[in-house]
Amino acid sequence: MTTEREFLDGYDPREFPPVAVTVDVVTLTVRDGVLHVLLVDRAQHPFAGRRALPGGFVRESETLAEAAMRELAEETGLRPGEGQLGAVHLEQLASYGDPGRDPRMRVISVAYLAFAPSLPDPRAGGDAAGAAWVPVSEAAGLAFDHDAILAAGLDRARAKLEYTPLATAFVPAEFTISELRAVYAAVWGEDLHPGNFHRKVLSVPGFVESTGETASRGGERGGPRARLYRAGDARLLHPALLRPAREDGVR
Amino acid sequence: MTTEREFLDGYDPREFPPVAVTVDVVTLTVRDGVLHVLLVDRAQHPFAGRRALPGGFVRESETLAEAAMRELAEETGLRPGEGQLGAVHLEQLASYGDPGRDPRMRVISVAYLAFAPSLPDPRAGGDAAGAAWVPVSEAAGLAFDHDAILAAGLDRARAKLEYTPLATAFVPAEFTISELRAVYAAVWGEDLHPGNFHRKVLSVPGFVESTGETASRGGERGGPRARLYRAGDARLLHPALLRPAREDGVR
DNA sequence: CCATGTTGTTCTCAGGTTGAGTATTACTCG
DNA sequence: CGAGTAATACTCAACCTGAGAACAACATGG
Repeated sequence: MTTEREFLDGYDPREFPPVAVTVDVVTLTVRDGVLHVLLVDRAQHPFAGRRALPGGFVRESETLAEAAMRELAEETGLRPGEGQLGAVHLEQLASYGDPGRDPRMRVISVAYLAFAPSLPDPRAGGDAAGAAWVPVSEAAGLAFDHDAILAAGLDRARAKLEYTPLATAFVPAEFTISELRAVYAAVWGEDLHPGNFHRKVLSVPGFVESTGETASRGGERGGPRARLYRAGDARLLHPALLRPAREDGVR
Repeated sequence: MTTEREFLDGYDPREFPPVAVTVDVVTLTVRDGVLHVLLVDRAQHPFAGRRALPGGFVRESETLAEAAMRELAEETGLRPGEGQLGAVHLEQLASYGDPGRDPRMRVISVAYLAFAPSLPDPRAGGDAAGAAWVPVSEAAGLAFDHDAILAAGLDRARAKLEYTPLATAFVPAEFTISELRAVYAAVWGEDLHPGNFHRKVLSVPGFVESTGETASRGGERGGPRARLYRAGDARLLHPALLRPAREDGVR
């Protein structure tokens, strides 16, 4: 904010230092059991040829979230929404503003985090020639400080799976328990005990609710047809689905 | 961020729209068992006479975190650090940039959250004439969108007490288990079972470590002298200290 | 200095949750 | 049709939790 006091006898004689505000979007999805992030190829000079998170300037009339949604839609053709098929969950991640993070000028970037169900390749669609889904394990050496932003997004995603029903944003509107389990496995990078996962998911009130139906066929390699569920109305998971503990304490 | 593509054939003809970037700091402390936030009085026109979070412009050569630390130091005389007496924990909270949130111009504010041990009144110190610790229950009707920022800070603080040793940032370097419990009670707004809290804190590896010593006297209203502890080296609490469940599910 | 009430610390115990393993059955593919 | 796989349901021991009680060490006010 800006107190009037600061505004008048401000420390900086200039009215305001030249700053640009941008948004960058970490968009995650699970394809074929592997966590992917949406990246674009940079053509021009700072970091030319490197990959980067999609992003751009915040326009004068839009909110930060609107700018993030616009950037996301431009790259993927998605329409972020809140409940329909193809809906995308979008939330603010953090802001990055170290002097020198962009060699051209002072740029403050507000990073957003988006979760999408499995989607077609963005190349197929609009003007986003250089956009592609990249497995997070191969997404290193990004432009600017985007490696750090991506890492923060992954941390946040992994943590939010524990205590929110966010995993349902990665699957279609109707899904099976094992599809949900595959999301957890992909994001956390470790397999989960099928029986315990099943018990846990069904015991958390409001996490999933049964459609009376059953999948039209069994798994690819066999097994019975699984029951179908849709996302419930819970916003917080109680009790939480805690991931197996790593090296505790100092970390 | 800012792709060169955007930079060149950008949507906005001007080089960059006029934007100011500020930091606002939500500084929390526990005094006499009550959670307080540091606020300043606004003298000049937008929201004159209202209270607001301390904040100000980000200077050209400093990082966002440095700007937040500077604002905090200016208002309190504190020196944020990481382990000494009077150390203050500082972390980024979120950014706020709706058009119109400041009536004068487009202002993007990066909010920070700080946790301090009980401190003397800021009035005593430097040039911060209008700064004061205010119980959070009385901190409503703040300037700009600071009510929302404060609410976000409180949410974050309450959540982080569960799975991080953050409570130790609210107490002196050496403290008793019940002083720690008083912090949880103040931040969460509910009393905790002393016996269970004791057991839990001591069972989490790295949360606290014993100094061999004992408090110099018992409680104000009686009771034995408690043992003294200092913060351990854990950064994450495993298992977490979960607060009693509220209204589950829909929330 | 004594009676009273308060508090730090340790136990106990019943109930719930967890991880790991097993059983059963319904599917797939070749 | 046979072999392998996966969805779902159980079992069981280990652990954690909330609630309560026990007890000793203290402060305070007469």
